[in-house]
Amino acid sequence: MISPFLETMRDWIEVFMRRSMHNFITYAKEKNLSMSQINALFHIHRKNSCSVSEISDHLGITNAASSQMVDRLVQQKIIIRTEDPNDRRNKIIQLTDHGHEVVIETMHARQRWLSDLESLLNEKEKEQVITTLKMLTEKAKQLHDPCEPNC
Amino acid sequence: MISPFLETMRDWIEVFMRRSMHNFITYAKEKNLSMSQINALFHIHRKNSCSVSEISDHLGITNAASSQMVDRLVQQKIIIRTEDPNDRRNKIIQLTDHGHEVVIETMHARQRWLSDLESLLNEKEKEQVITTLKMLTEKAKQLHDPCEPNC
DNA sequence: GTTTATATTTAAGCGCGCTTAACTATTAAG
DNA sequence: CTTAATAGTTAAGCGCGCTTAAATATAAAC
Repeated sequence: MISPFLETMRDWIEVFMRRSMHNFITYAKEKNLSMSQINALFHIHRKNSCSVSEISDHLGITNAASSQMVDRLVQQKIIIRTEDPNDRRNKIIQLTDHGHEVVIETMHARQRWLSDLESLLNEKEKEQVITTLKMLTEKAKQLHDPCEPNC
Repeated sequence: MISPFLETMRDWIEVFMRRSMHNFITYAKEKNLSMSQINALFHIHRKNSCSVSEISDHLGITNAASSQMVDRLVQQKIIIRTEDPNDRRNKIIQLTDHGHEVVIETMHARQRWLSDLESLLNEKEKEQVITTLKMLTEKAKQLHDPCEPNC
């Protein structure tokens, strides 16, 4: 037996993911970015700056692999890699301005279909959606992070 | 200026996608499946059966690439490829039983955090979510398909 | 029945994403 | 101060995901 709540959420996720992912993937391909790369970029964006091994933890790959990925993203001028003055073993990885643009645009690509959805709703329905999703977002933020502290 | 509706949806998508994608990607990696492969499998699942060129259209890649991908998925016994008796140029691609399991489990992986979310809600809130999301899912289904007819 | 269009496959080739193993540089611990 | 731990890089190697170009097989059109 599955709860009515979960059942509703599952249906919602299915239509929702299919639409969001389609734009997302299309845009990523245009920009020649792999899922791993996007995933890393989003992580850096969220943390503002991070280390090589943090990327390894987040993606579940070896340090060697992240180091190589970082190489390629640096070459593409999407991120910059500097030395941590406090511990010179660490590298500090951050998005460039261009990198920020890429992340933001990727997010927007994911959300492009939402204005079409909005146009199907009347004012009362919109209000209802706003109230409910705000509540749900708040609750979701209270959950433990999907993989903390470093991942 | 962005509407309050879109703003709420964006916030929601951000927390929501991050959690759903994390489980999703982790599971895919465990099963040694790439995003392209998952994408193709979901398409076959949704359509029940499809052709090689339909996969090309859906993923935005060449027929040569899909053909090779189909090869590998057939080898892994996740899909089967048979000849269309009505037009022997076509191949009919379908999920095996094992392939169905993989798709279903991947979907479930994506939804694993939802029971945690449910436990943070009281009965009234759950009701509210169910009503709103059912409405929203219905509306979303009315939208033109992200890429029809073949993709 | 020959030509043309459609659906798929094969082969060669490139770059990415990953691994393991070996190495360098820096910091922490005894 | 030597030893051990930590952070990152480099090199070799494998398979995937993609491409273009050429080939094969079937069906449709004239």
